[in-house]
Amino acid sequence: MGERGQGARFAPIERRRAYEQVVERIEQAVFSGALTPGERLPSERELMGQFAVSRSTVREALRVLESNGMVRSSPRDPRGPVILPFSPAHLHKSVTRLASVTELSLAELLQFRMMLEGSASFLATNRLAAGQATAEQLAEIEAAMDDMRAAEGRIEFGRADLAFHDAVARASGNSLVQVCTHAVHTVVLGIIEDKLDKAEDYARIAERTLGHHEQLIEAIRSGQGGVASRIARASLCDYYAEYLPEAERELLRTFAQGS
Amino acid sequence: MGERGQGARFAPIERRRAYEQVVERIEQAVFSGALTPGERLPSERELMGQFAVSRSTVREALRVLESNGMVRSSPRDPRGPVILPFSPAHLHKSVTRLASVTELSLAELLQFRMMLEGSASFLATNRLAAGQATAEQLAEIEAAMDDMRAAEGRIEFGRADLAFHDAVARASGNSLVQVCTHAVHTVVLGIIEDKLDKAEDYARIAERTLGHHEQLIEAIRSGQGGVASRIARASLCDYYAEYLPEAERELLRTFAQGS
DNA sequence: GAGGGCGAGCTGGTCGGACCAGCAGACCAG
DNA sequence: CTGGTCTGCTGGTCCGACCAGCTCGCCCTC
Repeated sequence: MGERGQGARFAPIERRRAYEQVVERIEQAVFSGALTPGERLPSERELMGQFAVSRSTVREALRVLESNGMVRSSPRDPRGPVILPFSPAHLHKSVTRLASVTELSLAELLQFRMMLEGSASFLATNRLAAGQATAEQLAEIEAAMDDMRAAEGRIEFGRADLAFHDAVARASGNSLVQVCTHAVHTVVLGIIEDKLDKAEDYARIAERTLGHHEQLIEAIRSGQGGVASRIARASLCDYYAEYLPEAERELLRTFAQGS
Repeated sequence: MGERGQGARFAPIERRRAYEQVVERIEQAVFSGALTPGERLPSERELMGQFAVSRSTVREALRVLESNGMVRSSPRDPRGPVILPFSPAHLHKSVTRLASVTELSLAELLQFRMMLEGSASFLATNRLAAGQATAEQLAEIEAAMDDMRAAEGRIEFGRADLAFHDAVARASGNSLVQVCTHAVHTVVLGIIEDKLDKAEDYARIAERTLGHHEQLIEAIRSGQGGVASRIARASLCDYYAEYLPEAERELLRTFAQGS
């Protein structure tokens, strides 16, 4: 690759800006547990004294932390900025930007969801069989299922559906899977939002979806991880295939059946 | 769940802060393509005039954009802040924070990697078979493999290994898979960094890894997607199992074989 | 004693001005 | 074409100021 002397690269010189150090100190305090979600930071003027920097510097640090979703400072709240619990919102933002900047197609997002939810179903099944997942988690899934059955209208159905997928992801016991599932799911919803309205035959789609979900629950309950995984994937493929260009459907179908 | 009257939620009242509007305007300019990566923003003083806000406000906006990885302002660069191409760094940061804040265990990260790389291998295989993936991508994988063989020392080997996994992810044709693979891989490396040094029998591990990778390439080449997926997962499981508590290994092994 | 109204005190948001160190690019000598 | 110098403007940081408004404690009413 035309590079020279890459054996001994020099580390880039980079003086650290004051506000970055403030950010790191506060981040560290949160990570180490010295500051827990719900607690509040001192006021900007107080912080300015503690760190011995100007208020501008403190504010820039707070803006960074706020943009990272670690802190929220309500305007004119005398109690100071509050430490936020971790939320997948940040991850959601990352994925959304990835989707809007790069040519991240719907097909890629769906592949990703199939992968996530297939694995989640598999893991949930095996954890349940091994007694690591609680019966409560299965009950949650079934409760979400009931909500879907009872749902009236597309919006309510969509909400219940999201809850169902979330419940399965939660049962996987893997919080990364869970967070990503939710994030990507909402991104997909944002993309097909407009197309969804035009979808004719909503009742038929709901019917099919319910059928898939019932099969999924059955597979999970009976400990058939592989089957559960395949059903989860096939369900997604079935549900969204119509929004895809013909050329991309084939690979998705293969992915749904395979592995 | 115990929610009441969720049908008609009120939109949260929230006056928009000036710097947030500046952020959005600039973001929009980037998303719409009016500003492309590599171009430069006007100087802070210029921006302050254009938006008719104070420099503090402009700076806070720039700090947010910078923290989001959309812009970088080099200290005292008279040319102004530069628009950055999208990079997975932001996603990597999200995942890293997810790993440090929540009790994201190594087991969860590994499950996630097995899922990602298993799917990537499957997709790459089928894309290759369908003529959608280029032979170049396969060649890239093999080149990375050669680098691993030629690598001397743990560090160089690790770097080549990372490149290998990246190449497979790239061949999957799914940029989300690719980005996540890289992000989670580096997070895992960060976690086991210290433990890695103590690993005895480095030569044996390298040997086994090379063997797995050879099998993987063979499976990809011969169009056996399911096999490729299983090998990829098993390889990870084999490589990292020793760092896991006994109780968590079983599920991982099941996941490696199953689906 | 309990509840509601009210003011004080401080907060965050924004502004304007100021200083410094240092980079890019122009300019100049070789 | 090279290497050095100069300089204008930049970003980083600081200071001081003003405003609108949220909290909280005080006080008054019932």
